[in-house]
Amino acid sequence: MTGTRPPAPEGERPTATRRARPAYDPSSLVEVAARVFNERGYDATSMEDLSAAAGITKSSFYHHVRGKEALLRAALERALDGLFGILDEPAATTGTPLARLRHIVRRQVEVLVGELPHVTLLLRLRGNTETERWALGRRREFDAAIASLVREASAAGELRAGLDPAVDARLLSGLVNSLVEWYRPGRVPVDELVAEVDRMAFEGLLAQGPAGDGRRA
Amino acid sequence: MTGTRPPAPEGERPTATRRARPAYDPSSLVEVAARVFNERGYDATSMEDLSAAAGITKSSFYHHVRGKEALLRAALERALDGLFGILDEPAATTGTPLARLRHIVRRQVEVLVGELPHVTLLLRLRGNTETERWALGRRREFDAAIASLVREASAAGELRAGLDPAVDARLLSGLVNSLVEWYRPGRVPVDELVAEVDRMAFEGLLAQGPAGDGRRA
DNA sequence: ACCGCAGTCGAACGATCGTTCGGTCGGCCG
DNA sequence: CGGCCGACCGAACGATCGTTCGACTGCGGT
Repeated sequence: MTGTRPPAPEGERPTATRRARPAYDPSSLVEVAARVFNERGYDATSMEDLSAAAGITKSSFYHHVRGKEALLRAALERALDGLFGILDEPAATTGTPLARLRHIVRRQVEVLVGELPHVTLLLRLRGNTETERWALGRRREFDAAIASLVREASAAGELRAGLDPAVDARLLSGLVNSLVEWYRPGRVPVDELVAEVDRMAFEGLLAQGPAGDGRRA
Repeated sequence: MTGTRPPAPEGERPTATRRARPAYDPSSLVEVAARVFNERGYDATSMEDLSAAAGITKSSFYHHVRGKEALLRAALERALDGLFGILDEPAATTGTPLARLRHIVRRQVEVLVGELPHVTLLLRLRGNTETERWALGRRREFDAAIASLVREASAAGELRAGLDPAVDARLLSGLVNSLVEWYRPGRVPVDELVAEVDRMAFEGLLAQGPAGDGRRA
């Protein structure tokens, strides 16, 4: 990476002595790391970047953290715990397939927003290390659960007939997951976002019911 | 990157002598590079990886290309040319806002599929170098054009009323762009894919018209 | 007053990165 | 046939990477 860095958004280290024992608990460092990982990309982020964002030197940073990959793993675990937690909720296991699917989608939006940095990290993995491949596998499990629910709802006639439920499931997951690429807390309230995603996914953008210029390619 | 690499999908170099002048034209090397960039991620990809995928040594590779960033730039230009080409098509500049928007979305799917590796690269940029930031700026222009069209269509009453057109535009772009995360040529025909994305975006997944359990958060 | 220890740091480790250089090989043109 | 030149390669460059090490500091407990 020869090019210059984007304007560094972090890194101010209080003037001289850092006597205050700021108690760097592991979870807060994971949060800092996840944020910087997302700004620069995991591979482009150096331990120097991370320690500077935490306000200490690289060697001090290692006193609190096992290493770069351990930070990644911790962040990914937090994301996956949030996502799989949804599948255990009562509303995700009872009712019609469509009702369950719709609940999961809405909750998935909430978890995405609540754990934004960690989920973002999860959705950008490439699988270069064993840790990344493990997380990718878990993520595939989650997507498979949704795909299975879409298939059920489609078989039950609860979804518009016609095309491939597997493709629909991919598009649905893609729609929800794309949030991490632009959503930032504050601008749009979470419940509004949930309503928008739900409407877009299940009712579409069009004004009238079935009309449009409904042509086929 | 201390971890092991994912199973290397390329790199066989014909046994000994490579006397055949395989004519490594620049554009084919860009294609190879884009593919490997997407597999490993740009930063995690070494010039050794690239040259091995091309079937020559690292130093030979430099005889054909200017450097890593030049390869990235070439691939991104190809992606951006394809996308911006859509905006110049007649059907993208005449007709109602909704008709124009719908045409652009369908064509965008086709370009995404036709230039899959290059567009994928574009959609994963982090902005660490000047080249990346330039491409990100161009991409923002494209998204802004779509957002503006969504706003027009919404103001003309062609879209379901209620919520934020800016959010709708983000969701629409996110839905289309998410294709690069799973679509691979062969499985699903392109025209089917176009129809699916169009239907999902504008009509939604639901079976009946406005019904569902249409609750709000 | 003393000690232990968590916290911090500068310096350095080997590895790998993108890139460059000097030189060899062999087909092609004159 | 002689020489040129594009294709190719091994070796090495300085820079930066993740990580380790030894030493210093100052607070809390005894």
